[in-house]
Amino acid sequence: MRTAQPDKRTRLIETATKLAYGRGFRETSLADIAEAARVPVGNVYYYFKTKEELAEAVVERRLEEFRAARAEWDRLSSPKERLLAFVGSVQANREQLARGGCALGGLCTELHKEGGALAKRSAALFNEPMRWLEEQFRTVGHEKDSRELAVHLFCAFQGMAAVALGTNDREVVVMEAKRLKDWIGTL
Amino acid sequence: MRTAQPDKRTRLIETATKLAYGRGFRETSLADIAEAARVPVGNVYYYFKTKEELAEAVVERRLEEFRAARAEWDRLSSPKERLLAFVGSVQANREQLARGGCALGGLCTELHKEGGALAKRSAALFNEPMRWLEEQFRTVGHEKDSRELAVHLFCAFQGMAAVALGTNDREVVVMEAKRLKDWIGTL
DNA sequence: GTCTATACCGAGATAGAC
DNA sequence: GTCTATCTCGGTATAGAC
Repeated sequence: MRTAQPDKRTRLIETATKLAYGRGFRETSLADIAEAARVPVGNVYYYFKTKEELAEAVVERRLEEFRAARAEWDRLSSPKERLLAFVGSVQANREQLARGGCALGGLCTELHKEGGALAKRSAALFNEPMRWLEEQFRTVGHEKDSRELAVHLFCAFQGMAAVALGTNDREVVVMEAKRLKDWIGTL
Repeated sequence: MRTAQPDKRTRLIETATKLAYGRGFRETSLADIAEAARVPVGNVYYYFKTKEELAEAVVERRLEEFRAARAEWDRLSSPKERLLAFVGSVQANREQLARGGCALGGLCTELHKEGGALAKRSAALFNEPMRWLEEQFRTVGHEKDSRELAVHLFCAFQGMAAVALGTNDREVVVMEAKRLKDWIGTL
């Protein structure tokens, strides 16, 4: 049976993902999440045994979001275009990046500290995008140093998001994105 | 009167700085800090009205640490040497960076979320180093684009620290530091 | 399956004796 | 100035009615 809204479990994950962005998952209480998702607090535990289990679901959701974006980029014909599309989406989201940081980066950095299975799982938030970038560099003709180039691009991306957030300056994203586009053009 | 140990206020700041590194300031309780500093919990409030006030002191301490390092680098004769010394110290601290991230970056990113005066103050953790880098690039002969170059170097630094931490891979620091040194050499 | 009431704990902060 | 005892609040998690 299908109602107008997603089911409660999905609503909880979506709401948690949204609220955790910017203020952090740890600082977001289950009460806040439950209220915003219009689910009684106690009921959360019917869908998730612990708050940590909800965090895992949030990580998976962010990974799905990335994969959806990646699928779009993969439709482009050349690897160089795909790399430029990646940087272009960063540039397009500069307002959001400067205000709340990178959705992947913030989550990965925060959950890493929790340790255990969650830390390992959240590493995928960085590793999956980097592996995809590496593939593009390999295809564009940099078989030897594809790893280095992918790491470089991804570090630059994470760095600009962190610095733009910390200094409240979206110009940082503009400057760095421009530089990265030029750099990709020279490959 | 001077005892063998620093006074209690200093001990609290030092201990808070150390404990907050890696696990975060918010996640570090006053009880933990007081115990490690061998100061009774309730006594903390004689030195700091609130936990936030202690956070401000931690920020100032990190700034002092940076300024001390900067003073050393400033003794070098050329701006290029100073830039290389900066990157060199990153490389030298790669183990620590991969394990706990950048001390400035982690603090700035975390405290930014708190908002208010603390967010503004913690922005200095990024802005002060960037201004110093900018000065070096200007002196080395890049008057026009010193800002862009400084932002680029600092973003790369913050990014490599974040990625090395999230993926638990100190090789990221090695790769990026090498690349940055080569880049500075070409200036 | 769904929701209410509540247990329980650890946090920041305060009162007041010494 | 220093420390102990304690208050209060908000958080996660559980019990159990419906």
